[in-house]
Formats: sequence, C-alpha cells, structure tokens
Amino acid sequence: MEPTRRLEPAKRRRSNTRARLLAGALEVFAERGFHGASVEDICERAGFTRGAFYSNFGSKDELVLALFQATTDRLLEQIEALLPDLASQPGTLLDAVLSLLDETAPDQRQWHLISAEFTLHALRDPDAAEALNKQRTMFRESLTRLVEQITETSGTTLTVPAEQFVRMVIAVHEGARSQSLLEPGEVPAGSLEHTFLPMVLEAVSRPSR
Amino acid sequence: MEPTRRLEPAKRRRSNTRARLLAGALEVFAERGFHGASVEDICERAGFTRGAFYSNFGSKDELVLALFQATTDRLLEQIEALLPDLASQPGTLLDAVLSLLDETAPDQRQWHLISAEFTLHALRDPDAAEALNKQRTMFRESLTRLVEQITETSGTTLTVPAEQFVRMVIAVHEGARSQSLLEPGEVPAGSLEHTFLPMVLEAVSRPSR
DNA sequence: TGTATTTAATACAGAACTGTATCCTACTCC
DNA sequence: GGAGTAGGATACAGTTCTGTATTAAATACA
Repeated sequence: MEPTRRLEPAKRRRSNTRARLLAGALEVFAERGFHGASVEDICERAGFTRGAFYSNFGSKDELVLALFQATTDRLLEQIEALLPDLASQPGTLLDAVLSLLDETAPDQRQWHLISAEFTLHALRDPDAAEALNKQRTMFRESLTRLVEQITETSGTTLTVPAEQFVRMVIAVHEGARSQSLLEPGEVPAGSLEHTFLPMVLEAVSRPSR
Repeated sequence: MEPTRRLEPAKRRRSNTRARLLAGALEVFAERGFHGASVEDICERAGFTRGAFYSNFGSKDELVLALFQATTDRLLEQIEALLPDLASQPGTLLDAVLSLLDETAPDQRQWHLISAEFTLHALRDPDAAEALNKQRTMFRESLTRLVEQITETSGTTLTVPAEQFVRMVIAVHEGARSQSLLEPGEVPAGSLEHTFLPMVLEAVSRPSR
C-alpha cells in the first residue's frame, strides 16, 4: 500500500540477517568470550558464511559495538516500560529496584558473561569505557529516579544521595551474582541481596521531616 | 656446602625463566586478556622466544594453570603473614577485613583484570571453576576466622553466620572496585565500602549475651 | 680442559583466521 | 518477462599463530 511497503522485503531481509548475526554473536561471545570467538564461529551459529558477515559489518569490533548498542537500546526500552508499574504499584523500594535489575536480564548467566566481557573490554579500551559508562549512567539514573519516586510517595528520606544508594545496590547485585554463578549450591541467587540490603536501606531511611 | 648447593644454579636458571614467563604472562593477560595474548606475546614480554616457553610449559592453558597456582600460593602466604597482626592489633573489624582485601593486591587495576579474567574463564570451564572455588573458599575461610576472632575478643556476636557476612563484604568489594575502575573520578576507591559496610556491620552486631 | 647434559634459540610445517574479489541467485522495477 | 541490483556464497591470498624438530650455547662434572 504505502511506498514503504514495496521496499520492505529487501530491507527486512537485510536487517533480519543482521539480527541473526547479532544473536549468534551474543551466544558465541557468552560461550567463548570476545577474543575466543572467530568471525567464522559467529557466522556458523547464525547459519551464514562470512560473506554475509562482511556484507553487514566491517569487522568483529564493529559488530561488537553494534551488539552493545542493540543490547543497550533494548535494555533502556525495557526499563522505560517497567518503570511506571514499579514506581506506583505494590511492594517495597528494594523489591522494585531488585526486580528491575533481574527482569531486564532473562538469562542471568548469559547476561553476566556478556556483561563481564564488555566490562573487561571497557577497562582496556577508553572508547569502550566511554560507551559503557554512558549506558551504565542512564541505567543508574533510571534506578535513581525510581528510588526517589518511591521514597517520596512513601514519605521517606534517605540520609545519603539516592544515586549513592543505587550504586551500592548495583555493586552488591553484581558481586553477589558472580558468587551465585560460581557456586550455585552455596549461594542461591538473590540471597545476599535479600539478606543484607534491607539492613542498608533501614540504616539510611528517615521519615520525611 | 649442602648437596643442594651444587644443584642450585642449574635449577635456579630454569625456575628463573619460568618465573619471568609467568610474570610476563601476568602483564600481557592483564593488557590483552587471556585469549588475546599469544604465546609469542608472552615470550617477548619475558625476553625469551617460544623455545623457552615450550621447554617449560606444554601449552598456554598449562601456563594459565601454573600462573593461577602461583598467584594463589602467594596470596595465601600473604594472608597467613598478615592475619596475626590484624587479628590482635588496633582498628575495627571492618578496617581489618578491608585492609586484608586491599593489601593482598598491590596493583588494584591489574589484580582486578586478572581476577575478572580468571572468573570469566571459570564460568565457562568446570575444571577452572573448581580450582577457583577452592582458592576462594580458602581465602573466605581466612577472612571468616579473622572476623570470628575479632568479634570474640571485642565481646560482640553477629546475628548472621560470619561467613555470610564475609560473602557480603566480598561482594561489595568486588562490585565497588569494578565501578571505581570504570569511573575513577566518580567513585573513589573504597568509598562505597566505607560508606555502607559500617551500617551492615552495625545491623548484624549484638553485644555477647 | 674436555665431554655430557640441560636450556633456550632458530627453522620449519601446518592450521586457523581474516579480509577481499568474484560469482551466483533472488528480488525489484520497468 | 527481462534487465539491473543487492545479498550472500565461494574461492583465494596473506597473515598470524601454534607446536615440533633441530641447532647452538651454557653449565655440570669428571
């Protein structure tokens, strides 16, 4: 109907292979790491040959960047979708924050692997660091706004800046997840967060003047 | 004098090149990651050619294992040396624990990179996971004993198992260090730990009956 | 001092990976 | 339905890496 209609099939094909390549890369990076995965590995996983790859990306580095962007975009979208519910609806402050941290990562293990890989990459490459920090900042700001909204509506004040508190929650979450994945039997997912973070929240909470 | 005297020079030469190769590997792994570092890179850094490498190690994997063992041994030795002082001497419980975490890692950045690399490796390889968990367990047990000693002598009881508390401290420490390294300006090293962990300790401390 | 042994350098063969150039196929559009 | 184009496969050249086999040097030992 619309002129775009006629153009779609061709464009859709292209963006579909891009998507499949990105999805394949995600899997292979999680399994073998960034350096351990060859372009060939990625293509094979996606069901293509390297012809398709180099027709869509200039290099593995470029794909990594695209993958990071795609992941970031999806993540921030999800947050935007979840925020209103969490801010208004039922549970406590911590439930809201922790569920946001969890629900944005359907597969904890894969997400952690990819995330750790990116972080390591960023610690070595200033450009990657800037991109990662930009993403983390936006993520953190969303969480901070969430915390501020909930404390306000519940008549509570924090004795530290909300962002500082969010940083602490993130630190605990990441450190605890690492332990849970290394020793699934010893450290059930979420146990450290749910044991100790309420104590922290309690310690920094005061009823509003 | 002793018969060992006569044997030393030859053995010393060999173990010296092993040590230099291990030291070179540590640097190169920190810079480019485990997969990103070639055997050649490591040899070059250590001032050898691959001949020396393959005369001392069967493969890069074998060297990684040896490096992990050497690092672990050194770490546990250091702990043994530090524990008595920390347990008896001056400051608070948290100062003792945190200083143990810090002083065992002279170069925070390099240590974090290597540590993260090993962890990532362990999350993919069950054998590496077992080795890493064994080391982490011993490290954690040392910290737990330290906590137990200090609480006892100070007439305090914890409302959670000491090990659980130690796990929390480790989680915060690792998560916070990651943030500090990514954003040195925004998160000074140790700031999150020193802001929030005292609150946690306070919350789980009770005077002994 | 001379011989044997150990250690590391050098030379080499093979494998894996990358990136490009070319070809084929399936759409698009007239 | 036929020419033109875009997407992806195939083939190839060049590089890098690994691991081994051989050689040279240093050390031990007599």
